[in-house]
Formats: sequence, C-alpha cells, structure tokens
Amino acid sequence: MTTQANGSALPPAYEPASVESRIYRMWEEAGHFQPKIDPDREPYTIVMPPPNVTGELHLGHGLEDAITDALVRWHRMQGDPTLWLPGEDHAGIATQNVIERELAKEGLTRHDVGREAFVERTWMWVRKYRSRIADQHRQLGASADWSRNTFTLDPQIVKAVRTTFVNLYEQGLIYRGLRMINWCPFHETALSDLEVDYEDIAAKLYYIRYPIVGEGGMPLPDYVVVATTRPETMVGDTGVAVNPADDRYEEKIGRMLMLPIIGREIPVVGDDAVKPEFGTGAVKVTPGHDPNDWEIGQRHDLPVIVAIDLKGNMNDEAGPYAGMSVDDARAAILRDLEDEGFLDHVEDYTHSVGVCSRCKTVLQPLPSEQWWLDVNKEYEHGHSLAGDAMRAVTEGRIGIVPQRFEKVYLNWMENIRDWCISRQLWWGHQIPVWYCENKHTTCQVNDLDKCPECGAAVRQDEDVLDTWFSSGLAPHADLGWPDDTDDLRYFYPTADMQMGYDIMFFWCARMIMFGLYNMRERGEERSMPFRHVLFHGLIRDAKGEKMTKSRGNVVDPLVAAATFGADAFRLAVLTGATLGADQKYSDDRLTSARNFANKLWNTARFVLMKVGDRRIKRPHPLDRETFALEDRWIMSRLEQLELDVDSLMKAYQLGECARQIEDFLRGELCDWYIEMVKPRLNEGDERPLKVLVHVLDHGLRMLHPFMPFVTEELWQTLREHLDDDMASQLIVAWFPKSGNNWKDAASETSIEHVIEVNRTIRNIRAEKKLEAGARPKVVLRASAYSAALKDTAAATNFTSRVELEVLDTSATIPAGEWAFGRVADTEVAVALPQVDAAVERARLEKELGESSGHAERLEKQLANETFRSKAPAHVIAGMEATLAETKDKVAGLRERLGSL
RNA sequence: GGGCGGUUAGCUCAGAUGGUUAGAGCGCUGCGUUGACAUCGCAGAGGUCACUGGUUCGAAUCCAGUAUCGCCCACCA
Repeated sequence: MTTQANGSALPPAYEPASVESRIYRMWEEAGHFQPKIDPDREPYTIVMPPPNVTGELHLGHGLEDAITDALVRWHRMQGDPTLWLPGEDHAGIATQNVIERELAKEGLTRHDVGREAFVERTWMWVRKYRSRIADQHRQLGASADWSRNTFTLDPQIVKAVRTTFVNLYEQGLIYRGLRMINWCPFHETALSDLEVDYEDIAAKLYYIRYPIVGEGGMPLPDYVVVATTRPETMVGDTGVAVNPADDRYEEKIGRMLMLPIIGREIPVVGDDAVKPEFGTGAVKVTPGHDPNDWEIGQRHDLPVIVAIDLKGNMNDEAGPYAGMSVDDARAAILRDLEDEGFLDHVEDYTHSVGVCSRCKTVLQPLPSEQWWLDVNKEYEHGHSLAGDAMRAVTEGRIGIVPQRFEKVYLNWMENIRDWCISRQLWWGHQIPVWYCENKHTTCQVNDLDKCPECGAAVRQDEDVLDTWFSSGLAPHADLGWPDDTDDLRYFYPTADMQMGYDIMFFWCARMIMFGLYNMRERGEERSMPFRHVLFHGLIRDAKGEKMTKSRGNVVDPLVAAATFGADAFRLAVLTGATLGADQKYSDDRLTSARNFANKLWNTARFVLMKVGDRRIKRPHPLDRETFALEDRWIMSRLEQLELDVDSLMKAYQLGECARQIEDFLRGELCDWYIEMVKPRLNEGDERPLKVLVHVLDHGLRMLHPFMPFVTEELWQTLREHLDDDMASQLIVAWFPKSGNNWKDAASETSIEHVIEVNRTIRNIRAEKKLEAGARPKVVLRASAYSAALKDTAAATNFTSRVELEVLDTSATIPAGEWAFGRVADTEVAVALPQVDAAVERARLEKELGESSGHAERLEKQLANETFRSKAPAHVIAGMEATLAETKDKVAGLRERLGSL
C-alpha cells in the first residue's frame, strides 16, 4: 500500500474549536465576503435584519445566519457577485431602557443627566456592543461584508431618514395631528398599534346609576344605568350614548344626566356604535380615555376631558381623586358610589386590555398630538403607500415564501391605518422639523439654526421617530440612497430578504412601502426592496415554550456552537423545521448534527489515507466503460443528487436539501460505496480513488453552504490531491452543476438489488445468530441480476462476511442446511450449522402471508381496466415488474415450505 | 368575530406537481472493536399518516366537515 501520511495527518475526530476561527480569518483576509461589481453578472444581494444593539445574539439570529449564509454561500459559489449586507439597529425604546436602567443603578434618571449627555452615554454603549455583535456573527460563520456594516444612526442613514420624512411631509403623507393614541405610562411615550399586546384579564363590570336631570337642574328619581370596566374614567365623562333604535331609551335621547359624585350635567346622545344587547345598552362616553368614546365624542361634539396624566395618575380634572393612581382612584370612586347609592350592581367580566408589548404595563388611551404617516393617501394618481405595497405582492413582483403568508400580509395591508411614527424618547432619529417663536414650521433635511421665514431662533421637534421608520429604509438606505451610489445602482433591488414571521408587519411591510416609494423613479420592476421574502418560524425550547429571559430558558447560540461546533448548530436549526414553522430546540439534534460532522471528517480521512500522496484526475465520462458497477452507480447517484440540490435550493427548501446531501453521503457513499470498494483498494485497484475523490469533492462543495467550516477545512487538504483547475478556497469554488454524463438507471437498479441481497444475508445472519466472525457459505440463485451479483461478489464477501457463490436459475442449490431468503428474482441461501424447522416454518409462513397479500393487491389493481387506461405507462410497467418478482418470491417460499 | 398553521413511529421532524409495501435522527432490543469513524457499524421491533365523508383507477398528499392544540388579526363599553 501507499503512504498514509495525509490521511493520518488529520486527527481522528473533528475538533471545531481548533478550526473555526482560523478558517473564518482565512476567508475574511482573502476578501471573499466583499463582492466585485461586475456589470455583466446579476448580483445576489441580501440585507441582514439588523439585531438590536442592546445585547447578545439569540437563537433566532443564529437561525437567520444559518439560512442567509446558506443562500449567500450557494450564490457565491455559483459565481454571482454576492453581497450580504450586515447592520445593527439603534432600537429606540429597547436601548433607551437599557441605559436608563444603568443610570438607575447610580440613582439617576435620564432627566438628571440631560438629553445630550444621555445620548452620548448611549453612544458609548453602542460602540462597545456593535463590534461584539459582529464577532458573534463571525463565530457562526456568517460570510457578511463587514466593510459595509451599517448602523441605523449612521450619518448616511440619518440623511436617508430625513429625506424620506421631508418628501412624505411635503406630499402631505406625514402630518401632525391630535388623535387617540396608545400611551405607555412606564416608557412615557406613544406607541403604534403594532406595539400593543392584548391580554385577557378577569375583571368586573360595574353598573352605575346616572340620575336623569329634571327641569331646573334637579335630579329626578329616575336614572340610566351604564356599565363600565373602568369606573375611574367617569370623572372624564361628557355624555352617555345609546343606540337610537333602542326602544328603551328612545325618549331619553337629548335629556341631561347628572354625573354622580362629580355633579356635572351630561347629555344622552344616540349613536349607532352602541350595541343594545351589551350591558344595559347605555354607555358612558369618556372621549379623553377611550378610542371608541373619542369617536362618539367627535360625532356629537362632546367636550374632551383628560383626567389621567402621562404617568398614569389622576390629575386636577379628577377633582377629589386628583393625585391618586388609577387603581387607587378606582377603589375610592367605587366606595363613594356605593356609599351614595349610585352603584347598581357588579358582575364578573373577562375582557382584554391593551398592554405595552415590551413592559406589559396597561396602556392608557389618550388624545395626543403626534406625527402620523398616512399610508392610504394618494401621493400620485393611483398610488398610495399601502396600495403599492399590496400590488407589488398580488402582481408577483415580490414573492412571499412560504406563500401562505401572502394572505396574512395582504389582509393586514388592506386594513392598515395611519401609523403613529413619533416617540417621546431621546434615543433615535429626531424629527427633522423646526419651530420658531412666530409659529413658523420648517421641515428639511439639514439642521436648521434660524427660521428661514423670519430669522428667529428655532427649536427642533423633541420627538424621535419609531425605530421601524429607519429600519424600513434598510435595503436602499444601506446601499447609499438618497445618493446615487455604485452600490445602489448595482445591488438594488436586493434578491432575497429573510426574517421571523413575527416582524412581518413591523419590518417587511414597511420596507416594501418605503422601498417602492423612495425608489419609484426606477419603475415598478426595479423599485421593490427585494424580490423574495422568506419567513422563518420561532425557535422554542424543548417543551415548546417561547424562550424568554423571564422564563430562564434562553439558549445562547454561541454556547451551542462552542459545544457542538458552528456547523452542527447551523445544520440542526436548518433541518429542525420547514420554513415558516416553529421548531423545538434540543441538544439531541445538536448531537446528531455534530456526529454527522465527525462522520464527514472521517470519510475524508479515509479517502485521504487511501489517496496517499497521489494527485488524482477526475473521472471522465469515457471512463465509464472501465468502471465497475458500483463506480457507475455512485456517479449516477451523485449526478441525481446534484439535480435535486439545484431544484431544492431554488425552491428555498434548505433543510430538505441539507438532509438529502447528508443522506447521500452517509447512506450511500459511506455505508455502501466505501465498504464495497475496500477490497478493490486493498488489491491496488485505483479506479475507486478517482471516484472517491470526485464524489467527496462534490459532496463537500454541496455541503459547504450548510456546514462551511468542516467542509472548508477538509477541502483544503483534498484539493492538493485533485488534479483539476481548483480555486484556492472552497468558499469561492464552483458549485456542482448537474450535467447528464453519468445517469445510469441500470446500474442504480442493479446496486439497489445487490444492497437488498446483502441486507437479506445480514438479516439471516442476525436472526440465525451466526457467529460474528464466521464466514458462512452463501448461494445465490438468480436470473436477471446474476451478472450484477457476480460482479459484486467480492464486495459482498467483504461487506457481509460470507463466501458467495452465484448460480443461474437452472442450477439447483446443493443439499445441506440452509436458511433461505429472497430478493426479487434472487434466491438467497445461507449455510447454517443447524436449523430449527418449526421456527423456520413460522418465519416462512409469515413472509408468505405478506407477500401473497401484496401480490393480490397488485393483481387486483392491474386487472382494473380503468387503471390500465388512465395510469401512466411507467407506473403500470413498474407494478407489473413488482408483481412478477413478488410471484417468484411466493413460489420460492412455497417450495421451501414444502421441503421442510 | 374573522383568518392561518399543526395533528405521520415512544420523542423531534421530513415527506414539491396524488402513483408500486410511508422515511430520517434520537430512543428502544440484539449483535459487533473486520485498521475511516464507538461522535461508529450491522440487524430488528415500532405507524389503521387525528376523525368522518367525498373526488379519483389510485389519497398521508386534493375537497368538505369534525375534533384538538397553537398562532395572527379585530376599537368586545
């Protein structure tokens, strides 16, 4: 044998820790993450969903890296100029909160330090965490272009944000207005509808008597009972509404009621929004603290009284309850109502309340001046933000994967309302609007120091924009918009986008609206931010619970990667579920993925050991004539795999694709091909080396998008032994493209048969409890497959440890003690020391039952005229072949039963 | 109140355009260290594909309905 130096040079087990950082550095230093702009080639671009700068990457980011990197590496290996554009998000509320908590440890609030110092302090935090986040991506193998890394508060993005704002403002889509908003008393800011969660709470429905006022302002003994879950808001009541069609209250409409305790007179109004069947059919109207009541108040010109302040406490409007918290005020009011006989009765009642999606504080609906984006207004004839965003999807310019999410997207977009974009925070994009003391308002991109109209000093609007306003610009802004940059011209529109389905509305929807709007000069076919958007599911813990800090079940992807290897982590999350579906995460899956990496490692180790110091030429199609049956088989199987990989990748079936490659390498290459050719290799036959090196090379290439580190490490050694035009690194090597050179259906059928025969032999060995070390004689009697069985006899002798003799059907099996089996046309006889006739009979009878049942079903179907006329020919032919084989088998079984 | 998804082996999940006896990993049982790999190999047990009805020559796959779990949307005083 030749030298074993190269194979033995690899340690016997794959050790990710000793490989990953070195390999990553090698890629990055070679500049492979940075695409070269080539006008003759279509680029592949994908923008990374920017993680919040507030902290660590979680499993969701790990999954995203696995998905994106697989797509990116696949395209890069196809030769596409490939750009994966990374970034981080300033994450307004989340980040501000982190810094406020830091301050709180020093006993300070943000107001103590002031806006400027607070923002500076936040920047210090950001600088520290940004590089940390990038390092975390690196550890997972993300081949993103760090030279283009973008932060959502970079000057370039500020310019993009302001330009967008100004354009929308000038077209009247952005406006400032007094509306009912969701106010979070904890964060002390307005929120958009999307940032509201609803929680069911067990509460009470309080029925309160509102006396009717007679002539002269005196309360009458008669009263109207209203039902409310929030009695404390009655201090802000300015009316009571009933349905105008409700007979019970018909004559009450227009009369005045006396607000209990407070003593204010309020009118009864008729409004269709009131449902007669709910409660008493009469509802107290508090326009200052309820969105519905706000609407009713608008319709009936009712005054608005705001009685709750921005921290959730009662203000002076609450009279005797001023200064109390909402909860205290509720208790006090109920006590007073009861004391004075106004509380009619109380019922248990479960309803949902809006809470802040971040801190779960119960939100206060308040009328407030905020900035809004009107997504339905036409900015040009026939064009609105939401309308364009819907059409891009319905007309197929943007594809949603999986497609079922299309409906969710469209349904949301159809019902979308104006977006509250201002936040009362300090960290973020400050609104580019300036006011002067003469009430002039200026909205412009550049900073302003004096009023262009009157020259007076100006003050910038203090609010900042919703974080998603800037994220929504990502694809074009990250590429340089509003400037006309090379990147923007070349890489926009981006190809794919990928995110968890949970941020479809927050992010995907906004990117589509903003992209189409800002890039509209490009025309419909080139203005969309991306051509496909992929929605992946959430990763839950092993019990299916959502991973949250409070549950303490959060898994750090870097710990997983450090324990099992980044490749194992990536493979595990990628194959854990299909796109769009949630997956449960457990170490078991990581373990098997790690084991596969090790299996691959040892496969390569074996091949390299056998190759020694040779340089191998790839198999040429002309070699087929000289190749053994199993050589032709594995080459044919490889070619089929390449075809399947191509179509699966194109269909974004990444998990299925990885699984199929793994199945091939494990189940066909390792389990069968390698085992079968060992005897030939031992005899110095070098043909299998050609095949082994080629198949391993292609396998590593195809697996690289999924398991980049181990494949690159192995390929670095393998390439030294392949006499071919090779790239220096696998990351930029060509991806196997399926040709039609090796497809060989006959070889596939033959080897499948040989494998089944081997399985049957082994099965008999195990069932008959033959000595593991024994080499029993085996006689095969076959017709059509006899040549294949003879060709592979040496292999079978080796892999199943037998002494094989292949006979034609004309020959008879010699006398002696045999255990019999059958595979299609092949009768398998394994020599036995002795046979237990009863056990053998039982086994044969069971098998006979199964086989004759199968034959009957086939016969019945084949006898069916409709089937014969409608089914495709290959199905019928296949079934007939199976029937023939099954009949042979039945005959054989009967014969053997008879001879027992 | 609308909408969506899941329900396949003990567990976690695959099964594209319907097609011959439904797969993998883990777990389980038995055997095994034949120089790539015990992070391994071989063999085996284990499934009426949630249920009912329909379409079809043929259904895990398509249609309708039911059950159950989960999710999303919606201004339920």
